[in-house]
Amino acid sequence: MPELSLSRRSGGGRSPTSRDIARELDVSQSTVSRALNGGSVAEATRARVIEAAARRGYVVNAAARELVTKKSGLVGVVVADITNPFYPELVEAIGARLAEAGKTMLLATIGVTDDEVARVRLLLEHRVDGIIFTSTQVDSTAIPRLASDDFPLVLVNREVDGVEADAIVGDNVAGATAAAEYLLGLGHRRIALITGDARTSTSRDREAAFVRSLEGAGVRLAHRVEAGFDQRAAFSAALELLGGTRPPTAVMCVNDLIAFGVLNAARRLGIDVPGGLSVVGFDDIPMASWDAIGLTTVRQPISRMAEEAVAVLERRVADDGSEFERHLLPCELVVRSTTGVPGTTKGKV
Amino acid sequence: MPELSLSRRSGGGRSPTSRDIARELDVSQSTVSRALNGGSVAEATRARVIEAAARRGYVVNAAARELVTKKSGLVGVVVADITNPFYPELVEAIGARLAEAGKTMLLATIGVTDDEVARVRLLLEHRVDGIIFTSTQVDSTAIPRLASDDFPLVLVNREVDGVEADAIVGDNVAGATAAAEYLLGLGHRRIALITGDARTSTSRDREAAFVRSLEGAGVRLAHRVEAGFDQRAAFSAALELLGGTRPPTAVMCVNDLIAFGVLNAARRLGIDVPGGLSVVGFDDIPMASWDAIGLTTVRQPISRMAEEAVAVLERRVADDGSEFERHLLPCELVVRSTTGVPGTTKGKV
DNA sequence: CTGTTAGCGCCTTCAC
DNA sequence: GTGAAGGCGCTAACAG
Repeated sequence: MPELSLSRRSGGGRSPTSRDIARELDVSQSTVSRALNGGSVAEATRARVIEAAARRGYVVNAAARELVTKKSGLVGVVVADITNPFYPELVEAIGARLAEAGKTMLLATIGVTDDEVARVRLLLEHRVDGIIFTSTQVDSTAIPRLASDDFPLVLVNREVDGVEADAIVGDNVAGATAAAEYLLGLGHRRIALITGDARTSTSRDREAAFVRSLEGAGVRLAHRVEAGFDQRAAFSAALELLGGTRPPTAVMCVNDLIAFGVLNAARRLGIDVPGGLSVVGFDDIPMASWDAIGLTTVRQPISRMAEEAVAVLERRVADDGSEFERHLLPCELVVRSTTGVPGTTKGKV
Repeated sequence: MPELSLSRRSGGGRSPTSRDIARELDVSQSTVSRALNGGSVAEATRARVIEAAARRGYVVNAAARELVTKKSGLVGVVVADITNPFYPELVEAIGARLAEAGKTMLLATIGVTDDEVARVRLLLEHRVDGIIFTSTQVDSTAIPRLASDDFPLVLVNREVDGVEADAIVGDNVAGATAAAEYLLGLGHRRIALITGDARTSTSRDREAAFVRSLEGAGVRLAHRVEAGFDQRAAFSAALELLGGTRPPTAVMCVNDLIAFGVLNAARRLGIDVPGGLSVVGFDDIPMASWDAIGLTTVRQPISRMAEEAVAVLERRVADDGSEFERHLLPCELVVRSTTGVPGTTKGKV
């Protein structure tokens, strides 16, 4: 049964329409439509329609359907930093949930050099039922406009300045606090923080909570470096930091990719981890748990994020007026082998 | 200028149509259409239309346009293994090229448990102009059907059994051969190969070429392990392989993720790399070049792949009848620090 | 240059 | 249970 077939020449032409199959069966086009969509039709008729549709490779035209129903079944998903393995995971999970909900994901990757507004506009042209934004900067220009128009959107793992919208976020505060307390408990006092892009709510929130937590214990941050969100930038920043005078005994990183950069720098400098340096990340991307890495990090509940994002969006699409939901998902500190008591050089090298 | 605005209640209702703005300006709807699409219109009129459209937040309805033009501007991109960092890179690159070409990417991630046919069908419902398949298995069921219907599709980094279609592939044969010769030249004679999923053309081709190359030098493969495509499976497979009797002095891996698994296993087992074991990967994903890893691997030209995939697809969409194109892109061996002369234990530990 | 006229493929009343 | 008719928003001739 060729359920797939958008022949261009086979079968003599364009892909068949519901009218085509109606003609063949000598029924009306609306009967075909009903038969295929679960309307009330005699079972015998329905069977014939379904058979013919399958045989001819009929596939409904989403555009035509949308024109009348005003629902595209499309959901826009916006990702900025797809280079960070956290996002593919998240996108994958969102796509899966969306598919379960019978929706299709229209993905827009918006790099730093891309025109955010233009990309979002494309999504809008396709009349996406809503948009899920991940990894967006706090100063996004498209989001506030959309929000002020009551367009259904949900922010995942991000918040945007001055925007009221549904949001699904990991508990960055609790996560960063746990990391700080853990480091403090280990005895670290000379602690550095490497942040990512400051225009990002995750980086900001994690930093604030971390710093606050240290200060609560009377410890001041020894160093603060802003390194962007990728491994490369973090690597060179860490090289400088760790090679300087009075280097820290522990480094907190605002995400795992940055932590890897620090680990690489330590390796290059011959610094033993965790004997000479403890490193903590954030996200718990797959690599973090690899044997040769074993990064201590704060785990974000990716699949729950995806699940809730889709659920909330569906609710928002269905009901315009309800209160905005803000879901704070628990993050958990996962202790592995990049952290230890300062000054020990048992090391694992 | 609110170029973005699909208000649901602001402005009192649904998003404006071209007819709405025509009424406001007291011109015909077709004039609006022409003004916005570069048709021949008096400059003064065009200016007024553009102003009004921007002010009202008009966004064309892609579905309506598609219905008449029969072009959706959508291109389907299918990815199976988005967990392998190679694919996000590729997808990102493809998305960027597509955007340049004025097209939008409709991404379908098809996991092992997903119904491939159903997912592709969704793409078809949205009348994608064509589909770019990456990381598909040789026994795909959807692809042959599509191909036999002359549906525009291009295979990237994969080929499918018995299917005639445009394809963009790295030169797996040359790459694997270069790796084999390099290892042989270093003096390795007890060499293992870890493959991924056998149903995948890349794995198959790389294996065949590697083995042939060894045999050309009178060397038989010491071990052959099939481990699936992810780090985890490779890790346990490598643990067994390296812990066994007469372990190899070198391991060729069919992709980088597998190589990382081997590296992790070696680390766990206390085997020095490259002193006690040489490891070679394939793909050259970003992590491979990280300082602490320094994986010797065969580089695939990701951005060229993306570029050509989009170019070929465009050609195919425009012209049905032309010969299928098959582009073989050069792959280059990148020597880093996981390979060396066997038996040395200078190591880098 | 600009307005009028046809649909594109489908869903949805409304009659029968 | 089924058919006829209308129209979603837009582009593309075709006249003026």
